[in-house]
Amino acid sequence: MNIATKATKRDSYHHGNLRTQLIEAARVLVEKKGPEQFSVSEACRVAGVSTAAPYKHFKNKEEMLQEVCLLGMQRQRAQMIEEVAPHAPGTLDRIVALGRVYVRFAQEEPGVFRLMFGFANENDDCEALEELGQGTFKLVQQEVAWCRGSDEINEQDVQRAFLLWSFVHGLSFLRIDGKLSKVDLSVDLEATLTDVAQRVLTDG
Amino acid sequence: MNIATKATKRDSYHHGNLRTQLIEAARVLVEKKGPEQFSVSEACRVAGVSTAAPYKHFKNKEEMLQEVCLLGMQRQRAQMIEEVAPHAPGTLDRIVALGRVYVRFAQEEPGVFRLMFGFANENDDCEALEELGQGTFKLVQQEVAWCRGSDEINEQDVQRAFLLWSFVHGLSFLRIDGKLSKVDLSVDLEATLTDVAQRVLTDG
DNA sequence: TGTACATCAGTGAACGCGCGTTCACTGATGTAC
DNA sequence: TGTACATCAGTGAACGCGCGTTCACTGATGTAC
Repeated sequence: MNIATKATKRDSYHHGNLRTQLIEAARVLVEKKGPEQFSVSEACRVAGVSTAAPYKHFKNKEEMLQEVCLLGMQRQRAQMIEEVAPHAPGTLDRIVALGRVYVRFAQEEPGVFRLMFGFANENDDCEALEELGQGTFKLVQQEVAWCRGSDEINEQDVQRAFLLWSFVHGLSFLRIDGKLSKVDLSVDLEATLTDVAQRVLTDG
Repeated sequence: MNIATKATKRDSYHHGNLRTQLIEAARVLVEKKGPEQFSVSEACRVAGVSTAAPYKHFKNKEEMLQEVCLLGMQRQRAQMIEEVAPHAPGTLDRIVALGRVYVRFAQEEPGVFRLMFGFANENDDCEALEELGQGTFKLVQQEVAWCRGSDEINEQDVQRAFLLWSFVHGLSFLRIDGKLSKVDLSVDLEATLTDVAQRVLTDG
């Protein structure tokens, strides 16, 4: 976070970067209490500002959450690109890396992760969100295509990418909902991701 | 639903089966608005009863939701057992059937499905919920063991059952969150389930 | 450099709302005799 | 069969709460001259 935070003391009547700071406060609260428990009022308290202040920067509560969502998707995307880079193109390692980022992101930011999937569907209006989501999925498809030695994505690649996505998505939710500990299952994440990638990329 | 419902007209001061009826009202509301938007007051309105009435039958809001959750898990379980039955033991068909029920249940009762996974983790107190969940997972493990020709469940079976679970779980959530339509992906559920079951049950 | 003025970010108070839960109550029901 | 009484399910009003949003305002900032 390279965001200048000075929530407590303010040196002037004007704030400077309240918008940014409110988004950050919202992010923290979404993380702490869950997306559904987030309230504008509480974000204001955190940012040290009156409850009317946000409406100078956002249309409403929904728009605040939208920003949190957007930033989350960008972070996820950036992590994926970063973590894939060191591996040679066309290797399984890259696919494993994508899965690792997905699951890790969910683990580290469960609130935002939930927001990204539970929230965006009611807000079909926001094109940016949709494009980002599609773009990330395309990333996986491309890796799958490379894995089978082609630049072109064919239908089977899409199907395989989708299997991978479903799997890491389910794994992520089971983890953050604490289902795995209840079922007394300790998962070696790296081994599991590799196992799944192999199974899915193998020809039937 | 073989529950006697007479929410609108009541023939006497006493109600008879208000408890059951409140649970049903809660279920409907959880389905309609989502688990987080459910309110006791609204359930009362649906059941045609004062807002104080539920407290003669439930400790609090949480306990009402717990019942909805419990019944949901029982329904899911019953469907699984029913749908698996026609298939010969030890066949892939039985595993596919389990997956089909899982995904279909999520599709048909997304509200309750969400409740079952988002809710139960904060309510560790309820043993019944936990046992039901574990029991259902055991069901999958058993099928996997049979598929490889044994009655005993070994560690690899657990791992495989877990892969299957993660997959259908992810698939279910992606579906009910509307991610698949956005990504322009039409999935032949039956074929996909079969494909995955084969991949997962094959030796690496 | 100094002054007048437009801009606009943040204030503080207020609004109406629905919520979960509690309270003393009331009226129906079932049982004991 | 009839009456007295305990039980208890449901009532209606009230509570305190936090919420999202609006309003007229105020004070700081930047610009024109």
